[in-house]
Amino acid sequence: MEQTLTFSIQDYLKNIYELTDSGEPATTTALAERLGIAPASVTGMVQKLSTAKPPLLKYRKHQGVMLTNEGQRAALEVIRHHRLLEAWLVKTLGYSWDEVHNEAEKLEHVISEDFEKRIAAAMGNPERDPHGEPIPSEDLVMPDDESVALVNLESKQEAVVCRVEAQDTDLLKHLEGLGLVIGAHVKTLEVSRYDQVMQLQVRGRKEAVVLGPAVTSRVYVEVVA
Amino acid sequence: MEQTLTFSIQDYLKNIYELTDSGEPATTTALAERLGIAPASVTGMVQKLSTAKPPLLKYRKHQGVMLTNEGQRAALEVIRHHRLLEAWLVKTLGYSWDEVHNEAEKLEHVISEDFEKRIAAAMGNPERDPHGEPIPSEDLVMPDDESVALVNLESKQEAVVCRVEAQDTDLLKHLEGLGLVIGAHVKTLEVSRYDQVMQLQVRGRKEAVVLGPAVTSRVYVEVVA
DNA sequence: AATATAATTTAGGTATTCCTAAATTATTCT
DNA sequence: AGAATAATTTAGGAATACCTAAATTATATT
Ligand SMILES: [Mn+2]
Ligand SMILES: [Mn+2]
Ligand SMILES: [Mn+2]
Ligand SMILES: [Mn+2]
Repeated sequence: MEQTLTFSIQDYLKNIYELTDSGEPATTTALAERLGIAPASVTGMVQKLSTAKPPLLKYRKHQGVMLTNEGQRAALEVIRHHRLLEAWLVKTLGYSWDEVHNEAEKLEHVISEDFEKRIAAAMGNPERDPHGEPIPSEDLVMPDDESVALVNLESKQEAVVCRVEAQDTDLLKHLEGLGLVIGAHVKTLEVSRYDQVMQLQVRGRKEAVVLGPAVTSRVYVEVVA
Repeated sequence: MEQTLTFSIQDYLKNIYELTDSGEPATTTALAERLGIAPASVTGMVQKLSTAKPPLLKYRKHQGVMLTNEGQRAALEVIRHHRLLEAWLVKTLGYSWDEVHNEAEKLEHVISEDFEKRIAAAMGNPERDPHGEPIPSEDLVMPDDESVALVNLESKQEAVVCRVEAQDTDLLKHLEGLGLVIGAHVKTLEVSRYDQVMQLQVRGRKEAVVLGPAVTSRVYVEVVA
């Protein structure tokens, strides 16, 4: 029999997907932190999901976990729900990009495939959510994302903001205050690798801003030729 | 401490509200049937909710349950969510009235008060859902409903359909096929109390239809002067 | 009023998902 | 390499929400 995908399991899979994006296995501790539960609880769930039929995770003691193909499909389904919902809430109910995450976090588990289809169609099958995150297609293929973090730019480079890795309200509001929204044109002025600080000019703003790595590692851009 | 309103508890309260609408307590068996669980399980939950602080139910062994004021407030909150969601799904996503119930049944438990406010405002604070059921106001007052069931009409009366008590797809599709939708004008022809059958002319239809109590007890109308 | 029937409750379990504390294993440092 | 530290797992337990089977209580029938 197939493992029932409870809300809890859906959140495990989604977070494992995001943690293993780099190719590295997700550690028990990292998962526990993201999920806000005790590491011991994660071990238990991970053991269960890796011995389910079919297994949703590949797990070796003390080595962390990766998703199986089955697990990845389930994860992408949840991520598609989440990101479509965020886009939908912004587009039709006037939510701002710092408000959508918590609402989508709950709705993602309860909407039907029919609901998913309807909102996707109503928006013309968008490929990005309000934070620029790619939305997996209906057949669960994740669109490419070639963007690089601001922190990796040289000085005197021009680029366009295309994605932010942030879900907490405070950081998102801060970014908006700086003009660092999706589509903003920016130009790096001074870049100092040693103290991890960067001066950035946002097009349409008077003053350049000084940014630390808490911001520059979370804002992704495409460099302009 | 306040009792956490789990999804399960929310469904108990909502169903108890609907069962006690008449003024009679809800029986264990009736509740069990509506919720699709065993009567023994209902007894357990009912005991818990009636001894919670504050109590959500008034319960005496073998006498059934009623909602306390606290319990009623919680029930109306869930019902408001459900009915607003149904209205919104129909209005913005093209759901038909026979498709909305199951989707709303899940969404009702996860939307925030903010979400509730936004969809209510977007629709101009509607007072009825797609089935004509009254939607509790934001301060949780249930609008009056003076309608009577078709089954209670005399012959030669004219009336307007204003509410249907139905949530299963089949019955709703059947009603739609008959033209018995919200706002339809109807006129009773022959009414036979003995075999519970009624002949009804729906305005705009060629043929009169013959209806049994499975339909006439679920379609509510306002009689036209 | 006694008995049969129906409704309800109690008793004893299961599954899920989380917890803390203690034990174990892996990694890092000297 | 051995010791200290950090990460992980195991053990034992709690809360929630169900279940079935058996016992009890209420209601209806004769
Ligand atoms: Mn979630
Ligand atoms: Mn997002
Ligand atoms: Mn429900
Ligand atoms: Mn309805």
